[in-house]
Parts: sequence; structure tokens; C-alpha cells
Amino acid sequence: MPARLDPVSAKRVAVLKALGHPSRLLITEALMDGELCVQEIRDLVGDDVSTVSKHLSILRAAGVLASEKRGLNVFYTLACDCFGEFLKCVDQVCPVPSALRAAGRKCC
Amino acid sequence: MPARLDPVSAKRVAVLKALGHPSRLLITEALMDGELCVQEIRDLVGDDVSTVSKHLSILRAAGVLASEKRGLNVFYTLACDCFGEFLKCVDQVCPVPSALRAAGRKCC
DNA sequence: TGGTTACTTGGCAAAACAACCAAGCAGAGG
DNA sequence: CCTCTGCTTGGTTGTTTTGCCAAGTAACCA
Repeated sequence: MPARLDPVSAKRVAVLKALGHPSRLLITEALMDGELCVQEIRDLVGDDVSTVSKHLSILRAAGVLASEKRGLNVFYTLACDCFGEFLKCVDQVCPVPSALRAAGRKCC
Repeated sequence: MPARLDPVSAKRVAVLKALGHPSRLLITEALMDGELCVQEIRDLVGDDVSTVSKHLSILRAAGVLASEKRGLNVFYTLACDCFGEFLKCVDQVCPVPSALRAAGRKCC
């Protein structure tokens, strides 16, 4: 990575990298339906608890998730309500044939 | 990756992973100002041409970029006009203190 | 206090990724 | 035809990531 990255882009990379993993995206998508504790997330993705915990750390460090400890459990939630909108944006970054774009059709 | 991913999420992961690299994000951001050929991109990121070419392959495979050969040059462009909107969405997936969210303030 | 549950952290081996060099390939122009 | 430029592909090496096990920490309960 020779080129220096400005802080804004660096934060973007952190978020994108955090979400660019099958298990981590799955976790984040699941949290759109509400908070989950680590065990529930473990059942969802099927990995070892330690692996899940590390995934969650990465997502929290990137600012995607927030966590709250209640009793013995740690509950994870989306840090931002706009994640659904974000996913729509991801889906719109799509391979539209340039012919369509040249014809003035927008993909979003 | 034990849990099977549905095709939609798999595509999302590909896009997010492709953009979750400093050079690749830099390239994509630069293309918002218009098409660039490989040499120009090489000057931008400062990597070896072969490295740049591989980055571009990844971005094209993910559907983020499109390429067109004209003469000796290969020009790369954004596959979708909505990339600026996408970046806004990325920036909005932010670490807002839960206190703010609890108070009903939306981050986006 | 000791035990149990829930989670995190450290450490390690396997896998994936990144970046370089070298070689190959395709057009353009002698 | 040859050569040169622009880009891609193959190969190698070094780094990063991933995922498991084991050990450690924290909160609850008896």
C-alpha cells in the first residue's frame, strides 16, 4: 500500500474490509432483526465461539456494531440504523452493461 | 466459512471485499472523475503495473468497474453511476454513541 | 467460597492475499 | 516482417488473515 490514504478513506476501508467476509456479513445482516448475544450468533454462523468473538471484535472496531453486557451475556447490535440502506447501495453497485448506461438508464 | 451464503450475500461480499483494500478504493474513488487507463492508475497508486492490473481484475470481476480497450490502452470506468451515493452510505455506517441513538437521533 | 456459564484473548498452523519480477500477448507503427 | 508500447498472466516470496484449541476473565449462583 504505497499511496497514503486520507483518514476518511482509511475509515471506509476498515468498514468495507470488516463487512467483506461471509460470516461477518451474515452476522450483520442478522442483526437487522434485532440484537443477538454471542451464543445466538455462534449458532447462526456455526463457527467456534472464539472465532465468532474475533469477528465481532473486528466489526465493533470498524464501528459497524455496538455491544452491551447484560448479566453473563454480551449483546451486539448495529451501531447505525441505516444498514439496510447501506445494503441497498451495495446491491446497486452492479455490473450494468455499458450499453444500458450509455442509453441513459440509471441503475439506481 | 461454514455457513452457506445465498447468492445475493455472496455478491455483496465480493463487492465489499474488492473495495476493502486501500489501493482499490483509491482507484475507484479516482474513477469518479472519469475514465483512466492502466498507466494513469499506476501513477496514481504507485504500485507495479502488474499489481495494478490484478487489482483492476478484482474490481472488474466484482462488477464495480468496466473496461474498454481502445488502441493500445485499456480504459477503466465505474460500472455504475451510483458510486458516490455508495460512499455516502459507507460513511454513514458510523460509530454513533448508543446514547444518541437512544435519544432518537438518526445518523442518516 | 467454589462452581458454572458466557465470553475474550493468546497462540499456532493452514489458507488466502499482496506485490514483485519475468515472460507472454495484442495492437500500432515503422 | 520486426519492434515497441500497454497490459495481462504465471510464478515466487513475504505478509496477513482465518479458525481452532487452550487458557484466562467476568458475572451469576449456590
